[in-house]
Amino acid sequence: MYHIEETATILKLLGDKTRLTITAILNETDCCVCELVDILQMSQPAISQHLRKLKDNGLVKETKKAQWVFYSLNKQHVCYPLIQSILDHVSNKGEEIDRLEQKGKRILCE
Amino acid sequence: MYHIEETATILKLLGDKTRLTITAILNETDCCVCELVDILQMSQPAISQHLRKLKDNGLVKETKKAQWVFYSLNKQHVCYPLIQSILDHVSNKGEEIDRLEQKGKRILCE
DNA sequence: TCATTATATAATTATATACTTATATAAAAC
DNA sequence: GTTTTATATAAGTATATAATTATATAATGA
Repeated sequence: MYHIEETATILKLLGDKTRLTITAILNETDCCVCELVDILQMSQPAISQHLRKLKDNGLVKETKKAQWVFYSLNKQHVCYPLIQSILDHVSNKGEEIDRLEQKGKRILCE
Repeated sequence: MYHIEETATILKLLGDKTRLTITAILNETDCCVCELVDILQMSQPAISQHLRKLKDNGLVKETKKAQWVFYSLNKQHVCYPLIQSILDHVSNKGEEIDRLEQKGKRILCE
């Protein structure tokens, strides 16, 4: 159970098409910034700024690997159960990642 | 299952503390504008404008009774299942209405 | 070492948002 | 009939938001 204020903050964050898509993607698999730029067809700074907001609120974590920064959904976040039950309603299950893979643009480390 | 865009629209609407509270209240019981003004301690135009946004998106319905306009949550809305599973996480179950009743300010028609 | 690639961030700008104040309308109460 | 109560809405204002452009940094690769 969350307080209204806490819930509103999460909903406001996810109430943006770009951030909601990023969150849905990261719920399926980790991604680096350039993959998200490719998928969402948006400028790199725009993506980085959205990721910043998600990170500032603790919703995503970042890991640096070689020249890439990989983002992952913070499934330990107190509000992750809320996020998950929202994403359960969204029909966006890894299609973009599949498409990226088919284009041979998926970045796999190690 | 909803599209990303549709979901983002709903989350943006509920991503405001005032509208989220209104929605949580209306999920429990119908309310007129002046009750919401009393509960939320905000100006009447501010409340009316939030209700307008919810109404414009089909989330609430209004019924005129005597001098009051009663708002109710539109539980037939395609996105109501999403809304309900969000509200399931919110610890805001009619406390404000109880307080209003104790103050003798609850407006009961018929 | 120099060019390239991946990323972050600052500055700017345009637009959206939420609130206030003022006003209009309609029903109820006196 | 005039006042009061409940509500909606328009206009104005302040702030927030999301994008672009420009720039900085750090790692990779030639």
